Amino acid sequence: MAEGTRDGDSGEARHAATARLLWGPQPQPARGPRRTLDLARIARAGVAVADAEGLAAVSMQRVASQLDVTKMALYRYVPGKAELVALMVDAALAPLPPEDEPRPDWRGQLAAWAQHLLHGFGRHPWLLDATVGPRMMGPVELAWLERAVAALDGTPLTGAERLDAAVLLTGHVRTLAQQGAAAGPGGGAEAQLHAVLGGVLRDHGDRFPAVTTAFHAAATAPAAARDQAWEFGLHRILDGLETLIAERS
Amino acid sequence: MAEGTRDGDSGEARHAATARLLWGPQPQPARGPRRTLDLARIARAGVAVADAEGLAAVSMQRVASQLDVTKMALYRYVPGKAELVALMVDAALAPLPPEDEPRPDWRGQLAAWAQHLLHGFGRHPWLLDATVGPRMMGPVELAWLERAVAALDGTPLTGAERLDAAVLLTGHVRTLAQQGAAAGPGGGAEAQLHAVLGGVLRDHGDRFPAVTTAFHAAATAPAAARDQAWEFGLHRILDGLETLIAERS
DNA sequence: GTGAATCCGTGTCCGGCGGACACAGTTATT
DNA sequence: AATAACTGTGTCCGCCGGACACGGATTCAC
Repeated sequence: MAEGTRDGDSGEARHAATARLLWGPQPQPARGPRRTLDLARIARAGVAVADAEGLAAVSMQRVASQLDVTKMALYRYVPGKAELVALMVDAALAPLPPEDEPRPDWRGQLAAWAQHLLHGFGRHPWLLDATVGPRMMGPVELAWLERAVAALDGTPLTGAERLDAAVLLTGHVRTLAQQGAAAGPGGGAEAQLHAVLGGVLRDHGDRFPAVTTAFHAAATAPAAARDQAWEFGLHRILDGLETLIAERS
Repeated sequence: MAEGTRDGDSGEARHAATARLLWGPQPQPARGPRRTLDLARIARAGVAVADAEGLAAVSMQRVASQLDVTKMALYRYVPGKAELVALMVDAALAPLPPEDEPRPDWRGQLAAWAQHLLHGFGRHPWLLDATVGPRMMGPVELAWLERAVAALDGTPLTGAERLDAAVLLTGHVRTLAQQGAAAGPGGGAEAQLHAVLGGVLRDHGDRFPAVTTAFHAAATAPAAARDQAWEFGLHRILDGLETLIAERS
């Protein structure tokens, strides 16, 4: 990779350091010059760059210049780029949607939760790239998870199952966010793909009869297809949960 | 990014070029020296590097040296790194699992399909990073999709719904593959995260009561928890599909 | 009040990255 | 034999993440 990535302290130490950064409190220096930056400002600057030009445009240099500062100054606050991205993720996931009064309607709550999360990914498409692999969760991300798990509080599901349900929903949100990523500014990168894939199927469709049939039978606008996929998956998951809950009662 | 990434021909042209590369046929030069490489060898070399040291270690230089060749030689075969990765993805997804005789048991077929796909992601954890965002699918990837869609052939689902179901399952596979990524060689990067997250919850658990309860109630080994999450999500999705299919009959 | 300890942001340097381009050597056509 | 096409190579560029030494600012102990 481009990363002259420091390779010492791999694994647990790294995660612990990230946790300290995300969960604070930050140690306040007693002596020395005033600090010109703080983690929140740095995170916001990174988010601004990523929102405007994608995660690929986020470099130490770029974020530093956004803050009128040398890139090495950032290293006084953040151990490395990975941690910067972790900060950006938690910053971009805020704020949480307004909290409804806790109702026993777990299904409606989860549906709304997933919808809000999907919008969040839509506002910050780079979140997809920034959240691959096992990561340390920040306070905001954990608060999102808390909402989903809490929505299942009155059900006969076990603790592990509630977590699993939240993970399952998150996966669907990610999948759909991915399918619609860059559909906004890119002027329909998705439609382009659709067109190119259509061409491929025209040439090699005989090897993929089921896909070809399904693809052409559903030759609606890509955006509408995306909405349908979202609703379809969401309802399938919620139906599956309902089946289990009904079994337990 | 590190990529001095060429920024011309964005979007459709790029996708079309990738499609030509993935779907062939490759134009055979009439004159000139014999070619020492071919796309399959290049893809294999890339996969070998990624398997051994992760996608981050895959650079033109690294892949070229693996083939005893200068990096610029690769550019005679591949327009850029993105296309190289696309080739690697399709190469790593092969071979498909052996084809059973088509049975009407869509549920069992889909479960087996998802399981095979999960194993595929387990063998090549870097596939997760390599398959974010809207991409061009290669022949092998499309063949995987074909299998899933074909499994639903006898059902009352529409074409669009069959595609949506496959997408839904793929999302769950990705989520779980992600949770278990690097759990092998890293000696349990996942267990480390589990431990660190436990520490965080010990300090800030009062702000996340539902998660804390669920987390500690399910204080089993991370690996077992992962298996449970897999089965849970898979069965929820299949139950959801079954509900819909039953409604239609 | 003053010296020392501490921490700030900067400048410079490194190896590695993706990619452009000119070049000499090899090959099939004419 | 001349030519046109194509090969892999070497060199160059700007950018990346990161290490490290430095001078100036700030605050503490005395």
